[in-house]
Amino acid sequence: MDVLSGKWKIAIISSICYYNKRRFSDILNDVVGISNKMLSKELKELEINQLVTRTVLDTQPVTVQYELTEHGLTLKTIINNLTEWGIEHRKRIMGK
Amino acid sequence: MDVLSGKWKIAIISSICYYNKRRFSDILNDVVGISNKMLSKELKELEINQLVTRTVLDTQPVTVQYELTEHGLTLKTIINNLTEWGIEHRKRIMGK
DNA sequence: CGGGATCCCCATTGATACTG
DNA sequence: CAGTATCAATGGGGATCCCG
Repeated sequence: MDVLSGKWKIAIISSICYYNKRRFSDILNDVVGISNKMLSKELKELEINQLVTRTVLDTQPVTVQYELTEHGLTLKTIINNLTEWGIEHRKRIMGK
Repeated sequence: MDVLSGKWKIAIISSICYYNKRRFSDILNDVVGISNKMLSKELKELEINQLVTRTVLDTQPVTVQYELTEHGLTLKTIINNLTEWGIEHRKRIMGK
């Protein structure tokens, strides 16, 4: 669970996963409420855990692209399962 | 993820799951490092989320038994998946 | 644009003691 | 035994400013 710790990791992974490749500021928009500091920090951790790769594009101004590694992609199934379970759980708990 | 939040939920569920039924103080021993306050709090949350049931046994002194609900058992698969992934991940990250 | 550095708050947790 | 009550510490995360 350590790997997924922090409030945003799953949302960040989901964002990158959905778009395949994603720029820093795009993720910043996808993940509502996150600050750039947090995004930076969480991405760094994901990179250390070899779940995402960071690519600096030589544009003006600088652009940085993130994408999931193969290893990161293996998390997709797990996250999907968690998501499904969460949806079912919500139905059960919230009533309707 | 909210349902699994807190440092101990997964360990607690695992403990109850492994023994099927489990008393408060037994869980306290299983989950190394947890305090009774935390255990009490986490169990309460799990109960609210209908993942465990609490049964007070009429013994002297009082004994309280916890067990997973059917709904709680559906988490077992997920947790197992997470565990497997974690093991694989550790191999990959730590080297050997 | 992408992120590092700082400051600060408050929620989570730990330690300890107490109760039915 | 199975909690509850109280206090104190810690660190995750928000806000803001700065830099290449």
